[in-house]
Amino acid sequence: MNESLTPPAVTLDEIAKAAGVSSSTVSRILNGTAKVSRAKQQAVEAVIEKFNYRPNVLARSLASGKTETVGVLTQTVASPFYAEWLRGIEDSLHEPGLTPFFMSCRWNVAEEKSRIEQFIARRVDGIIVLHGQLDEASLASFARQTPIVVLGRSLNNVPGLAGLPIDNVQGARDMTRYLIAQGHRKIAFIAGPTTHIDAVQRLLGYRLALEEAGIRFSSQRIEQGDFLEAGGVDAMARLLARKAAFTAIFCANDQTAYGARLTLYRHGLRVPEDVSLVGFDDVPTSQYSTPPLTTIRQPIYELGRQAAAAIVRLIRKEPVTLTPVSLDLIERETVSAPRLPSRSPVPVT
Amino acid sequence: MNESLTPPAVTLDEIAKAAGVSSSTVSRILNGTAKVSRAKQQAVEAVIEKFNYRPNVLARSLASGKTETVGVLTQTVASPFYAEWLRGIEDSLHEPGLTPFFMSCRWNVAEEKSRIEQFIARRVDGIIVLHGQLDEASLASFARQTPIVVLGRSLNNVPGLAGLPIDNVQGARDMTRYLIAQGHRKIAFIAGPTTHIDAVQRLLGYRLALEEAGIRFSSQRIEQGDFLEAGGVDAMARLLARKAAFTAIFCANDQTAYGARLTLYRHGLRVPEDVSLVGFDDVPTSQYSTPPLTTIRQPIYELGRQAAAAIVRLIRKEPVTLTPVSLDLIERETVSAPRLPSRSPVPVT
DNA sequence: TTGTACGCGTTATCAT
DNA sequence: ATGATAACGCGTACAA
Repeated sequence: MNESLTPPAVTLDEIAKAAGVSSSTVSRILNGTAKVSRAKQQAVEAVIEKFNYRPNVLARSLASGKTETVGVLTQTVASPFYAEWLRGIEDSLHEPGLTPFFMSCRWNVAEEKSRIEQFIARRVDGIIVLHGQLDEASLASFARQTPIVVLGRSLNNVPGLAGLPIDNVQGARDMTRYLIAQGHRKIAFIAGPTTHIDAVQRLLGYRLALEEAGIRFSSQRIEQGDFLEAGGVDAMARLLARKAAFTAIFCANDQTAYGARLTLYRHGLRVPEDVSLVGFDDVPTSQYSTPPLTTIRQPIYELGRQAAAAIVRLIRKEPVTLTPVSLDLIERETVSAPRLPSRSPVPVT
Repeated sequence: MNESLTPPAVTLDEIAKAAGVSSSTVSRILNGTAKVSRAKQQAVEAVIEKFNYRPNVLARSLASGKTETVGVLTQTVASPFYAEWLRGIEDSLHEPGLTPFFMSCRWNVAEEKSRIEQFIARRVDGIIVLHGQLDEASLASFARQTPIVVLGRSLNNVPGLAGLPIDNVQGARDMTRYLIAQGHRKIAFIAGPTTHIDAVQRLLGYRLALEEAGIRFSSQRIEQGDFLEAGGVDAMARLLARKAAFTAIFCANDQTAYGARLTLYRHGLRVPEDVSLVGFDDVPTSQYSTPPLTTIRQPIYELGRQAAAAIVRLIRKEPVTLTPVSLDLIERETVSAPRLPSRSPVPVT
């Protein structure tokens, strides 16, 4: 190819020389740190333009001791859910002049820890963790080096560490109550991974609502999913295979609901005419699924903004008080009154 | 709160002192640059452990002149499409020890340029641009400072710059041929943004296939979408409102197809019994939509890996030859033979 | 094998 | 207002 690649970048010193001023003057012009005569100002700016000079961020950070960045740790990047969070974070970090630094750890605790260490090694000003399975002690320990905000978890009040919990129990309870109010009493539930706190809480909310309505909780109507479409497909198939009786299905998240929906379709069961189906999360595509999915809406984008605002306050050493976010039920088109009360739908195949 | 936040981080020098060796020895142990006696080795490692020391990446990069990072520029982050690309890139960059640095520019050319400059200011070793609207001259100019790989575009052979084109024309042509082979002759097309090269190419492929089959291209069957669900909803509604005659609908991407599907549903039209529907991209959720969508598969994840491999070679100043990627048709369940040949479906409302 | 000293590109603290 | 000069934390010739 060509050997003239990546010529040594122009430095501040070279600009200073070319403009006939000291390097401090150039630095001052760059940062507006102090008054500089208009003459020199313009001379320097001309040279900068000519050489197409861009300050080296690394050197700048090393000297100033601040990086103006915040590390954002996601579990996965391949999820509509996380994408919305990131958008909120990015938007909200833009105004305070902070640059987000995204990394993902694929639901792997060891990697989660290693990523956080990488962030710290990069001297980020703060860290936002989305979900996260790291134990609270470790988090608190890391937080002594850099402020951390954890989205989706409730955390004890430690300096430099804040958790923004999401009230999954309330959301799941509301949804279950809603189904009951529509006349359903046999409500199946496709759960998420038992290792996932959100999944556990949603199952709990479902159970609580049943009990308060005097409906017996039956493990016969519970199936295990994995928060992904594939898990929904399989769980739904198992539910049908064992001829569980239900008139509605509550899925632990929207992706699970999509999977369940496909299996129902394969069995010739219509939604919502034959069976009602609901999800949880309200990912962006849920309003466009066919039919549009009734679900519990997490204000994902807004949560991202809140997390960003919180980390900014933490960085500025201002107090933060995060209140649990409540979730709203979004009524769309996958629920109707039970077709045949107290009779299970008959699988076609 | 508490004032003991972010205590000044431990430095290499302090480790050296505490271990009773020179700083260079610590550095050598950290990087394995030279042989060090086992005694000192262990002493230093003990101290590092004790102080929980983590080298400052900034200082390290500044001194070594290399950052071991690559900037990844996406147009948006809120898309299943980009998520898969990122996953491929991340996975593939992991092994060479490079850290990706994600930023998005929201389809804004000015921001795209500014982001690239930020990457360069951060002295990334290389840049991967996903799509990108920046003109080739600017890209070539940037490439003189840092190698760049652009995914989804064909680029002239400039040193340090490589484009990985995607054959959208072929993909769209194949899909159209497939529909024709199933007996369809009145095929509607919901296009993407005319500013988007991919969208233009897909429309072209559709047109070429029609012409080679001796079918008249009719603008009556073309509607404008926006590559998002909302655009698909509206475009489909317009198509129906104007009573355009068609037995199949080819959408410029999967998201558009989801929107169109919803409008069809609202009008009581079944897919594929009443009308066939196909998309383009094969985003991860397409195999789980109801019914699963017939579409053109882009090997998105694999493309991400290829881009990463390419930038690695570019960084190492090795030659790269990128060949256009061909796209495969994924036959699923949204296409059937036309129900009423040469008669348009009758909208219910 | 180990230590000294300098350089990386910038900011910040002094004088002037 | 401006300019030397010392950090910032680390890598690395060079010397020992």
